[in-house]
Amino acid sequence: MLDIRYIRENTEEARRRLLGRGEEWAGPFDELLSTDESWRGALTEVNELRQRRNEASRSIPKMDDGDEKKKLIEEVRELKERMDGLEDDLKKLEEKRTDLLLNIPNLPVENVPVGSDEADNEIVRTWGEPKEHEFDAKGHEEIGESLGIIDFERGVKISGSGFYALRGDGAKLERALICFMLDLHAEQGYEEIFPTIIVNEKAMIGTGQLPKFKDDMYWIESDNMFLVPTAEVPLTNMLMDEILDEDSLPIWFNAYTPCFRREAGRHADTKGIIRVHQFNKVELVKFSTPESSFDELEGLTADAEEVLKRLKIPYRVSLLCTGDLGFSSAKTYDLEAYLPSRNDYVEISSCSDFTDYQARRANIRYRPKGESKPRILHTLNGSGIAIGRTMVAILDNYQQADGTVVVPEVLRPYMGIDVIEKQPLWRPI
RNA sequence: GCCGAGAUGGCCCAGCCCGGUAAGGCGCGAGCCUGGAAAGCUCGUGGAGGUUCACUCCUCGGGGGUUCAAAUCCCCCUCUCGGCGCCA
Repeated sequence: MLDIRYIRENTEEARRRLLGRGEEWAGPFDELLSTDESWRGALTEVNELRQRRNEASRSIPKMDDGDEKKKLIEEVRELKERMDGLEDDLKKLEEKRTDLLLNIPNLPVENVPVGSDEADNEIVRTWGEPKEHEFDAKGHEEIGESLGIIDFERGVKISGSGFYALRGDGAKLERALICFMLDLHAEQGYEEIFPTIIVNEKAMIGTGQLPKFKDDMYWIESDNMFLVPTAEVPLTNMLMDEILDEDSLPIWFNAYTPCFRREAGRHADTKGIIRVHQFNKVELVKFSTPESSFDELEGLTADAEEVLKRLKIPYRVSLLCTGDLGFSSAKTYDLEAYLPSRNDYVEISSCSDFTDYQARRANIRYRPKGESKPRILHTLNGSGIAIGRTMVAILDNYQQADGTVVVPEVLRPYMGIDVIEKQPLWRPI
C-alpha cells in the first residue's frame, strides 16, 4: 500500500504519478486525502478525551473513599459515554482509509513511459534473429496435438475448459524446463525454495492480490485459503512481519510452483496453452534496500533473459507504460518470446519492482546499519520463466518440416533425447 | 475430529490465580569512560497523531463484553505446540 505520509507531503507529485495509470484514479485519490484528514481530526479529538479519561482513572486508586471519589468515577463514566460515539466514527474512518489504501495501486516510477495501453510500451532491446521457417510453420497447439504430447481433450474432460494434460515427452519436456531453470538460477545465486501453494488471506493481501482481485483467484471456502496465482505470493510472504539485518540483504529466492488463475470474465484470447487456469512457473523474488532496488531489477531481468538466451529463443524486452503496469508494480519489464508461426512476440516473463508497496502491506522491514529504527524494504519479482509458454516457444521455434521438434541443446541432458517424435498411444509395455 | 498447553516489544521471558502506568535478560544503537579497545555505567530500541521540540494516544494473537480502570475477569474466533484418532 502507498505511503500516506509521502502523499500528504508530496500531494501533487503523488497525484500526477498515480494518474499516469488513468484518470479514473483521481476520485479514489481525492477520497483518500479527505478521508485521511477526517481520520486525523477524529483521532486527535478521541485522543484528547482518552487522555482525560486516563488521567482521571489513574488518580482514582490514589484517593480515599468518599464523595469526591464517587464524583470522579461518575465523571469518567460520563466521559466514556461521550467517547463511544466518537470512537465508532473513528473506527469507520479508519476502515475506509485502510480500504482505500488497499485498493489504490502503486505509484509508477518517474521514468516509466506514460501511456494508456501496451501500444505505449517501450521496446528497450531485442535479442536473437527472429527465425523464419522454410516450411509452413504450425502453431504450438497443432504441433503438440499431432505429436500427442499435449492432450487438450482429456484435460477438459477431467477439469474443464482451459485445462490440458501433457503426455510422454511433452510431460518430460515440462519437467526438463523446470529443472533447467532452477539449476540456472541456483548458479546465478538464488536460494531455491519449495513453498506452499495454498496460502491464507493475509498472504494474499500482503502481495496485493486481495482484496481487489479475489474473483481471479481459486478460493477454498471451507478454510478461507487460496491457490497461489504465482509463487510471488508465498515467496514474498516468507518474510512477512519480519525485521532483517541490513547485512542479510539482498535476499534472492527462486522457486518452481504450479500457478492457478480463474481468468474470470476473460475468454481464451488464443488457442492452445497460452492462457490457461493452471500452469507451471519458475519465479524469482528479491528483497532489497530502497537504495539498490532499481539495480536489482536490472539484474533480475537479466537473470530471466539468460533462460531464453541459453534456449536460443529470440526475444525482446519492453518497459511497460504506466497504463499497462500491474497493480502493485512501480516499474516492469516484460520479456516477449518470438513465435515464427505468428510472426509476433508473446509475453513470457514479467519482471517488476514493487518498491515498498508490498513490503508495507506484508510488514517486511530491515534495520539499517547504525540506526535502531526499522525501515520498510523493497520487494521485486519476475518470472524466470513461465514454463508453459516456454514450451510454446520451443515447439514453435524448434519445429521441423516433418512435424517433429528438435530438443534445445541445453535441455538434452535433462531429456535424454535430441528430437521429440510422435508419441505412441498408449505406450506398449 | 477429540483432549491438553500455549501466543507478551528484534529475540528470550516475568506478570494472569488476587484488575490499578508492561518487570528483567539478551541483541542492537547512541553517549560517558579510555591512548585505543574490552569491561562498566547512562539513555534509547513497536505503531500512530502532533507546531516534528515537548507531548499525547494506541499496542500483551484477533474480536466482543464487564469495570472508573483489563496483559490480568467473562464470551467468541484464529494460529502454534504436545497427546489421541485418521493418514500419503
